[in-house]
Amino acid sequence: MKSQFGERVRELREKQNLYLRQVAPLLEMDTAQLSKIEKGSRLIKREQIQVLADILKADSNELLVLWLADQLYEVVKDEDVALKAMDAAQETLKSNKRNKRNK
Amino acid sequence: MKSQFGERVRELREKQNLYLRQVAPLLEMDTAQLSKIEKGSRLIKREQIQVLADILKADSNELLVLWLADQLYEVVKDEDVALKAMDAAQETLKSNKRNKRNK
DNA sequence: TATTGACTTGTCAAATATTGGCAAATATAA
DNA sequence: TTATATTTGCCAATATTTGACAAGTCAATA
Repeated sequence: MKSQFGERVRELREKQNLYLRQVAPLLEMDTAQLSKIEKGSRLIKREQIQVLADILKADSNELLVLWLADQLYEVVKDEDVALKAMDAAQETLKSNKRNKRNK
Repeated sequence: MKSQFGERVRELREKQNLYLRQVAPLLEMDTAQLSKIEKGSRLIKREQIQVLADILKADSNELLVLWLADQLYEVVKDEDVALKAMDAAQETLKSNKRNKRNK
């Protein structure tokens, strides 16, 4: 339920002195939805991250990383083997990257 | 679509000389479903992993790790920042574990 | 203490996604 | 061809997520 993405967005929004009511319409949602996003009970859409980053004058890659990390965490959070699973996935990513690099 | 879990299951099933038709009913599914699971186009349910491990005389934790890793991979596979996101999630996991250990 | 503004929460129907089951297609061997 | 194993496509049933709205809390202040 708690989300690093949401916490960071709130931080950035407050730094810009913006209200939910001001930001939400720019994302074509109501304040209730944006509030839930900041609280971590809803996911923002991937394409909206860039829009939000622009509004908050923030780095969209930073937000994207947090948004993805929240979802990764969600998959394994209750698992004893969470770290092992992460290692395995990381291995796969790395080896796929190697293959991609060599076309 | 390709899945480490599925590939490993197939490997184990063949090592035990079992047909889909023999294994599927033990998991209360039809062969088509199990085939899809091995091919990575469907997810097995978490509780079924233990059952499957018993049938295949395999380590259920090994299978669980692969099953989770597939899902983690799915989240970030098309992302440039995949590895960064994994690192961030890993950090969260580790720090939560620290907090849990100290209650 | 009444009002206002910002945010939060609950609910629920609509939109999406996932699953289960069947039938037909494919593959391989005899 | 026939038989057996596996794969694929489809679709209805089920489950999950989303969007929208109303009502709620909370804090500041008139």
